[in-house]
Amino acid sequence: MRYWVLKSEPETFSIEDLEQAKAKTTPWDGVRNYQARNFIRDKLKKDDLAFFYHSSCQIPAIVGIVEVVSEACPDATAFDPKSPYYDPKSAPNTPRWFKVDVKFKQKFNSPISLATLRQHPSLNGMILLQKGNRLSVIPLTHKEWDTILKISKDTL
DNA sequence: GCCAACGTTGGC
DNA sequence: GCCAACGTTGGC
Repeated sequence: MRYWVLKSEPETFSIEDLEQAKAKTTPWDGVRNYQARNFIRDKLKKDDLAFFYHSSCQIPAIVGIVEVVSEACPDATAFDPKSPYYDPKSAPNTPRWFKVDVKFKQKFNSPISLATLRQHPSLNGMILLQKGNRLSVIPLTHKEWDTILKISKDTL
C-alpha cells in the first residue's frame, strides 16, 4: 500500500465537510491535472492512506487522515455541463479524468502547519515542500508518512 | 492582493 | 516541435 497527501481548499471542501458527509465518504473528483490524474488512475489503491491538506487558506496545514475506499473510476463531473469541473473533451467512452472515493479516518487535534513541516530537516525532500509545487495528489514515502504521524502524536 | 512558479494553449 | 501568451495554483 502507498501513502499520499490530498490537497483541498477548505472553502471548497474541508475535512469537516468530509466528516459530515454521508458515510464520511466522498468522491475525490474534480482533479484536472495530468500528473495528479495519473496517480489517481494508476497508483491510488483501495486501503491506501492519505493526509488531508488544507491549501489556500489562513494556515495551510495537514489536518487529518483519510483512507482510499475504492479503485479508480471515471470522474463523472467531467461529463456534466453544469459542473464547474465539466470538460467537453472527456466523454464516457473515452474518459480523461478519474476519481477514487475517500473516507474520513481521523482529524488531528492540532493541524500540522506547512511552517511546522518545514522545521523538520528529515522532511526537506518532500514534494509537498518543494518550491512551486502545485500537485494536488502527492505521493509520500513510508518514512515521510511515519515522521508526520509522529509529529501529530507529539503535538497532542 | 501580489506574484512566483508552473501548466496549457495555440500560432507558426 | 518551439515558445510566447495566458491561466491557475497557492504561499505570503
